[in-house]
Amino acid sequence: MPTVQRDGALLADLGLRATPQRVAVLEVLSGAPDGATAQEIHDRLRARGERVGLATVYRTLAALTEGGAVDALAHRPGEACYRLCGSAHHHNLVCERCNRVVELAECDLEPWLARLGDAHGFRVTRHSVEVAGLCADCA
Amino acid sequence: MPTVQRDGALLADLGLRATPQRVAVLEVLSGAPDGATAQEIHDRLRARGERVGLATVYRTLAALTEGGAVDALAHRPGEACYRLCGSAHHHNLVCERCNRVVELAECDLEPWLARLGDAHGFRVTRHSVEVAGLCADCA
DNA sequence: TTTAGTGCAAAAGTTTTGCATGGTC
DNA sequence: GACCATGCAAAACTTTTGCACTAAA
Repeated sequence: MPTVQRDGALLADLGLRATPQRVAVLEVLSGAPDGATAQEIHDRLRARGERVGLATVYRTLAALTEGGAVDALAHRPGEACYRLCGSAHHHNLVCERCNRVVELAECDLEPWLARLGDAHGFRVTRHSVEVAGLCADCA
Repeated sequence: MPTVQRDGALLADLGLRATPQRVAVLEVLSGAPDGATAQEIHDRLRARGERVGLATVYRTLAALTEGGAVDALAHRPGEACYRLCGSAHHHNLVCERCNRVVELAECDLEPWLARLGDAHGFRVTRHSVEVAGLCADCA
């Protein structure tokens, strides 16, 4: 299924109209597995030549978050980071010196998370992991 | 040990001067185990009759976060939530609904990190983990 | 006495909202 | 055709910063 059609179906499921602006936001999110701020999304849309208002980006993200299709994380104060929920879950290994990124194919922390949740009576729904260090070349 | 003295020692450990304002911020944080926003801390200080500027609250929180005495979580976009924590390395489990925070006593991911580093030729120096879900009461 | 810390107010960001217009169902 | 969604600009907030002044060490 083409991405435009898939995005349209996702929006319809949430009871939202499939406007070009919303599809465009979803496409940018698809290309940002580690999430992006509203400003970043807006910048990338403009870079693509799409004319989407910043307010529309915020409203779209709010609607998608409400509908559960997007997670709103927040790394730094005063700046939220939005991430598509359905995108394949994985973690990154980042080199502190050269910024090289190794994408880990899969996340094998599930057993650890399950134990954690059980121990504290939580139903774990999300997690994020950032690992940084020095790569072989920089060490 | 009286709280004022304990707070003073904590500040000294971080290389910070023990001003009345900083001690007051620490006392409010002590009374907010699930964290409080900078604005909330400021409001509670004024309610107590303390005259502390909002900028000082932000600067104090930044210094404490830098020193590892405080965690900066972020529940809602555009609003950071600060919470006192032990200085030892640890992770938090946060409830998505009621914002309750469970501090995990220790980090037992070291073996996992060691394996990860070896597999990709990295010397791992830092990591951060955020786990969110629904607590027993909210599930 | 030295230097870090404070208060105030202004500035810089991010996020939200009002309202007329345009597009989707 | 009804009504949701958009764009723009202004407003509301949170957070940061500059500067003169105060107080801790």
